[in-house]
Amino acid sequence: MVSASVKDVAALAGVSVGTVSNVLNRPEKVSAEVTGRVQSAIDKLGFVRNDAARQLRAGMSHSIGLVVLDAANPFFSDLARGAEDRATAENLTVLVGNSNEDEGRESAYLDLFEQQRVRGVLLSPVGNVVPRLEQLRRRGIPTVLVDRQTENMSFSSVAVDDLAGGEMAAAHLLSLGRRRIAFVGGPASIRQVADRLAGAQKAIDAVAGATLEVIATESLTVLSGRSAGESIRSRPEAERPDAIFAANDLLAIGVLQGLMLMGGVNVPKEIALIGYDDIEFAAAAVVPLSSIRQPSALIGSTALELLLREAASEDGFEPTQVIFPPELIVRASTQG
Amino acid sequence: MVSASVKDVAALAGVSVGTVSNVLNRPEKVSAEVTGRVQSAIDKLGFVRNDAARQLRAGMSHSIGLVVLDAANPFFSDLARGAEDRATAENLTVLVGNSNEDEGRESAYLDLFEQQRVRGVLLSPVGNVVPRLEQLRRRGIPTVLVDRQTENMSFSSVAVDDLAGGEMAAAHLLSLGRRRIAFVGGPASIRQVADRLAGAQKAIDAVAGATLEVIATESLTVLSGRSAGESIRSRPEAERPDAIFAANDLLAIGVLQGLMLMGGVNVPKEIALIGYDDIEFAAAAVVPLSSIRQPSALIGSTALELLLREAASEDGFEPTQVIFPPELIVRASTQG
DNA sequence: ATGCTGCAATGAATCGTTTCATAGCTAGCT
DNA sequence: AGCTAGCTATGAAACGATTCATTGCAGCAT
Repeated sequence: MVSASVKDVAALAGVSVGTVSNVLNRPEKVSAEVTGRVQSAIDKLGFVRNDAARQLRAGMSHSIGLVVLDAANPFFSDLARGAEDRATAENLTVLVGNSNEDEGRESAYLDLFEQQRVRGVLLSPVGNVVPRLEQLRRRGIPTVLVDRQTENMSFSSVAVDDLAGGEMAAAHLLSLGRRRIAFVGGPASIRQVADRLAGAQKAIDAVAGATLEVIATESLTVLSGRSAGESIRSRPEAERPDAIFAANDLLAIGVLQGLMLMGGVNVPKEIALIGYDDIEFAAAAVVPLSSIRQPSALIGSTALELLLREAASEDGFEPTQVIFPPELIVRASTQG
Repeated sequence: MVSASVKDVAALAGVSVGTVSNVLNRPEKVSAEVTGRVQSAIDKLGFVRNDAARQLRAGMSHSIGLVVLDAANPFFSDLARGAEDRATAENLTVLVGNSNEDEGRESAYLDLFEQQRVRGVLLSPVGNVVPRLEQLRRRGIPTVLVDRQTENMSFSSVAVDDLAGGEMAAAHLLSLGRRRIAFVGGPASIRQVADRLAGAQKAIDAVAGATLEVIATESLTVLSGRSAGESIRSRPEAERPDAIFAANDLLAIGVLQGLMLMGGVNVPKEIALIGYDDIEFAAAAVVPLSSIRQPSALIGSTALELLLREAASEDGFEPTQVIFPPELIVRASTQG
C-alpha cells in the first residue's frame, strides 16, 4: 500500500470516515475517547492528508502564485520572503515562478496557477498582461502587481517611490554641505532611473547654489560605474563634483573603484558617494557605501495583504495603489 | 458561475464527459468533427482543467519539491533553474521551498510536499533528515540530496568535488611558475573549506620546491579577506607569497582590496590570486578574478534526472552518488 | 411510561477528472 | 443476409476528503 486514506484510518479505529474527518477538522465535536483511537490509528498507518482531494472538495487551493522577473535578484527574493511570511500566518503557501523577464514563461506560470485554482496572483509583469489578468479576475482569481504601477489603475499594485528615494539621496548629500552633485546612471529609459534622477533634481532645485551634473551610463553595472569613476578622477580637481549619487549600488561600487584606483580620490573626504538598493555588497565595499534601501519584504507582505482583502470582498472591490517611501542608510562613504 | 467543468463543456458540445476527456488526452481517438465541437465549447466557456481533480484521479501530482538552504544564494537559484529546465522537459513543475537553514522550515516544506504527493524531493539538508527521508521513501516519494553527500549512502546525491577544485586551483597557480602559495580560508570545520585545502595540498606536494602556507580566517566574508590581504601586504616583500588561493570569492575580493590598498601589491604581477565559486562579482572586481566554477545548473538537472530514474524503477533501486568536477575560470588576476 | 433535548457519530453525496468495459454503427467479407 | 472487425462514443466507477442531514442514544422533565 502506497498511502493510507481516511477510509483505512476509519476502519482501523472502528469509526466512520466522517468521524475521522471531524477529528482532523473539528476536534471539539468528537469525544476524547474516539479522538484517541483515531489519533493512534493515524500514527500507526502514517496517514497524511491528500491535498488534491481537499482542494477538489474545497473548490480552491490554499496557495497563492507569485511570478517574479528574476529570482536571483536579492530584491525579489526578499520580496518573496515577505509574501511567504504573511502567507504562512494565513495558512497559505506561496508558489514562486521565475519568469526571467520572458513573456512566454510568465504566461506559462499564469496558466499553471489558473489550473491550480490559486487564491490569487502576485505579479511583477513583463509584457502587457492586462487582458490576461482580466481573464483571471473573471474566474475569481485576484491579482496584485508588484514593483510596477498599472497604467490603467484597474488593478491593485505595490511599488516604491523612486522619486522620493532620489530626493532623499540628494538631500542627504546637500545636508553634508556638498553643492556640486553629480548623478551617475542610465539608460534614462528605465523608469526607476528617470524617477531617481527627477527626485534628485527636485532636492537640488530647493537649495540655492547647488548644481546637478548628469553623467549618463549605458547600463547599471559595476563596469559602467568604473569608467564613470575613472573619467571623474581624471578631471582637474576643481572641476570634480564634491558628491556623487549613483542610480544603483552596482554603479556606485564601480564608481568607487574608478575613483580610488592608484590612490586617487579620497572617499568621502573629497567626494561623498551614495548608491541605491542597499544590496549586501554595499556594506562590504572598500569604503562601505551609503545607500537607499527599498523595503522589499514589506512590499511582498503588503501585496499579499491587498490580495487577501480583494479575495475576501465578494464584489465591488476598489483597487488600491500603495507606494512605499524608501529608507536612507548612512555608511562611511558619506561620513567625514 | 465561477468556473466551467468538463460536464458543462460536454453539455454545450452535445457529447459525453468521457469524450471531452478524450479530446483533451487522446485526440487521436476522437473524430475531427467532434473534436471541433468540443474545442469551440471549451473556448466559449473558457474551460480550464482543474488540477486538483486530475491529481486526485492520477494519485500523484506532476510536481517535484525542492528545498534549498538559501534562495538568495546565486548557487541555489542557478541550481533551481537547472532542475526546472529539466522538469519542464518532462512536463513537471518544481515547487521551491526556502528553508533558510532552519530545520523547522525544512520540515514544514517536507510536510507540505508529502501532502501534495509530489513525485519526488530534491533537498539540500539542514539537519539530520535521514529518518524523515526514509518515511518519504516508504510512501513512494524518492529523494535526492544536493550539495551534500549522505553519510550512509542509502540515498542518491549530487555534489561537487571540492577536493578536485582545490587541486585545480593550486595546479593553475603552479603552472604559472609560482611556488610560494598561500591558502586563505576558514573555519576549517566547514567541509568545503577543508576539502579545498586538502586538494591544494595535494597539488603542491606533487611539485618539488613548492610550499603551501595556510592563513586561517574566521569566516568566508569580504571583511576577513581584507584583513588577510592587509597582513600580507605589510610583510617584507621577500616573505610574501607569490600566489594566493582563497577559499571563496568573497574572501578573494577582500584579499584583493587588502593587497591593493594605498597602491600596494600588484595583482597578478607580484601576487597571483584565485578564488572559488565564480560568483557574479568575481568578474567585476577591480582586477577580474580567476575562480573555480561549480556547475550549479548541471547539479540541479542531474539531481532531477536521478530522481526521475528512481521514481521510474519500481523497486530494488540502487542509490547513485554523482560528484561533479569543478571548472577553472581564468581571468586577469592570474594572467601576466 | 412518554416525550423532549442535545450531544456523538454516521454515511451518502459531492467536488472534476480520467479510465475502461461496453454499446452502437459502418464497412467489408463470405 | 449474416458475421466480423474496427472505429467512436458512452457513462458509470473511482480517486480521497469534507459536509450535512440524519440516526442513535443517554439524560432529564413531565
